[in-house]
Amino acid sequence: MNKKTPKQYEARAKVVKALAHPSRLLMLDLLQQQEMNVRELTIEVEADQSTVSKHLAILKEVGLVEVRKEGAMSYYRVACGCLSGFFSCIEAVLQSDLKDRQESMQ
Amino acid sequence: MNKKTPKQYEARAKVVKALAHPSRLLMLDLLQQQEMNVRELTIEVEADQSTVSKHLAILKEVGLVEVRKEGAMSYYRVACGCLSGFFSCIEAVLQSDLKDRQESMQ
DNA sequence: TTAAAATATGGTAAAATTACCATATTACCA
DNA sequence: TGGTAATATGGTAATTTTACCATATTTTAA
Repeated sequence: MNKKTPKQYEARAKVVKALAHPSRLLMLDLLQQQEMNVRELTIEVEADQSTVSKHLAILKEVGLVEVRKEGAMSYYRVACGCLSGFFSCIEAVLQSDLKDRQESMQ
Repeated sequence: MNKKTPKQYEARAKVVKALAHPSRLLMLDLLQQQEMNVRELTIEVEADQSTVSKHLAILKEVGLVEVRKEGAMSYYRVACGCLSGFFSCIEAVLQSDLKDRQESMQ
């Protein structure tokens, strides 16, 4: 087991931070199914266009999504194949924690 | 593909937020190998004991770690088996993003 | 060339996160 | 009982994050 440096944990944390917002999780969920442009995502997220654009910049900055320009439009897509496993883990934590809470109420 | 509610994304985000800090990532890394008490973790993290205690409370709140009391000491351990897959994904994002940046410099 | 559509970005106020200090609480031991 | 060790928690200042408005930039169409 190799010892990691603080820098490495900071790099990891930066990626995790990019994932740590409800709207960005929703966008990634949508983008996993198909690429979408900013206008389409803005409708789904129900926030200001500038807000969605900034969320996308955060995801792009850490390499979670990629862009393809088509005319005036920007089509975004997920850039890594491991996200579904990622979400499964989060979901598992939520489920087991729910179970724990139910058991502790008996 | 089931449509998810805003509440569900908020619940997910809460778990991801708990993961989104360098010190907490380090602690989870350590706790994956063996359970540790607060004093031991405090030494590793190199922060105030109260700071570490609060980090642990955040991880516990969302069900990522569990505690076992032994006298005056609290031994913490990881509460889900999927974390290594989680970290592999983060690591993959970091690696591919690094590669992208290198390629774009050519 | 103007106008409109699509996206990105600067600015800013509000909210959330973070770290440390001080201190409370609990357990153990002399 | 008094003292110490281990942990948790309240308070607070500093930092970070967030959302929206206003506006800049780019592209397409009239």
